[in-house]
Amino acid sequence: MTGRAGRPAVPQEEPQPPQPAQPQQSRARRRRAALLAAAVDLLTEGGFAAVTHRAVAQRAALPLAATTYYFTSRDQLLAEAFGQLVDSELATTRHWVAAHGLRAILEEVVEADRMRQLALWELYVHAGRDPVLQQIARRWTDGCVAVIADALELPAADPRVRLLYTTVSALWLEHVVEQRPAGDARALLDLALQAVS
Amino acid sequence: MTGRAGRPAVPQEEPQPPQPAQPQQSRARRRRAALLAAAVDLLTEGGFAAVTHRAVAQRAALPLAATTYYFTSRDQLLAEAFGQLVDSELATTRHWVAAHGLRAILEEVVEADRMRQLALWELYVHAGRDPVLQQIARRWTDGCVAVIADALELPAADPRVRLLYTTVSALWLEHVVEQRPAGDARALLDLALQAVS
DNA sequence: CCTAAACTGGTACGGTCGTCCCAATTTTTG
DNA sequence: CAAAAATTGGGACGACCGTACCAGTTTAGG
Repeated sequence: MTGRAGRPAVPQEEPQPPQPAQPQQSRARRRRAALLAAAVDLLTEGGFAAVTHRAVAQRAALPLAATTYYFTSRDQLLAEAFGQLVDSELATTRHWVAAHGLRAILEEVVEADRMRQLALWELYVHAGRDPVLQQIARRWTDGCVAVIADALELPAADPRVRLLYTTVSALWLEHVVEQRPAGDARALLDLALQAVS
Repeated sequence: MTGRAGRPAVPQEEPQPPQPAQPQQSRARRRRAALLAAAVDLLTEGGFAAVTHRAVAQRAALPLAATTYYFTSRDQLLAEAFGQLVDSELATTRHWVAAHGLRAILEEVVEADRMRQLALWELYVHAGRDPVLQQIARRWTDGCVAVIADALELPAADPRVRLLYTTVSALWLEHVVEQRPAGDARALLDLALQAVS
């Protein structure tokens, strides 16, 4: 890994032109969305180290300064990309479970894009050092728990739901990181399901 | 033709000093260990982004070039630091479980240095992108499973051992990252223990 | 239409980074 | 002891980084 960035102090306090999440002009909205999409792409490809202003701008075919115009800082860009990633992943999982049932929840993990999920977990852990990301991380956990609770027709606070979630998430992360043949994952999930009922 | 002075013979060999893991001279061994310890320190304090050649050298009170002399690259330094972190964490956990029993395994997580564990997980996820680190990540997982298997007096391959491990690791990571009041963690562990027996 | 605000994009700055280089020094070896 | 090898340490290089700057251009609103 080469070339880390300097972050010179910014003693400014004057209200610089505020960066609204939704610009007024339509092309500007499109551009902001394109930058965000590019950031998500880069995130899934190379981890959050790959999400630099220059890389994002180039990926979106926009000038470098567009990134600092639409996002006050790299941290904000990263946070929004994380949020988007979490939301889309939650939606995907919810759909999958609705279509194939809870027992197939791990199949989705196995089949889906590994790099994308790696990025997700990378940001999740990074959230332990950043309060803004931490909030999104909690949203993700809560969302996953909700999906399982719905599938089981149990309240989200039920310990059995939580137990199932811990099993699923741990197996998920382990599979994504260690890339071992997931032979016993299904058996483990069944064991947890049995313990739940 | 650029008139370079002739150095006709044997320039093709590689007389570059290989970096042995254990230098011959005693002070050199001490220095290498000091650098590694400094890397582990920095890792626990600021994540692996904080482990730079310069920071490591300064922490160990050694010149910058010492880092490139004893380690062929930053990646190698990082990998060795990760390995050391994993080994010491495994030893600590094993000790704790032997002294307080398996039901108290989560207590250690709650009480131990959060930053240290954050660094551990950070590297664990990073291992998903680096085969060298991936091997160490597997060693960690296997070590944790072994600790639980020993405590339960069951073979490591038993699905119940694996189920318990997934529960523990997921709760562990969630606590470290999200910092929520771990009210139900104990109840969950009991539920898993009950499912196991 | 006109003016202000929103937006664009090329460039520059200050900085940290990993790694290399090489003259000096220390330690081992013959 | 002398020669060879291992080690030291200071500095330099090139690459990127995040972000600021600002003269131009486009758009919105009256």
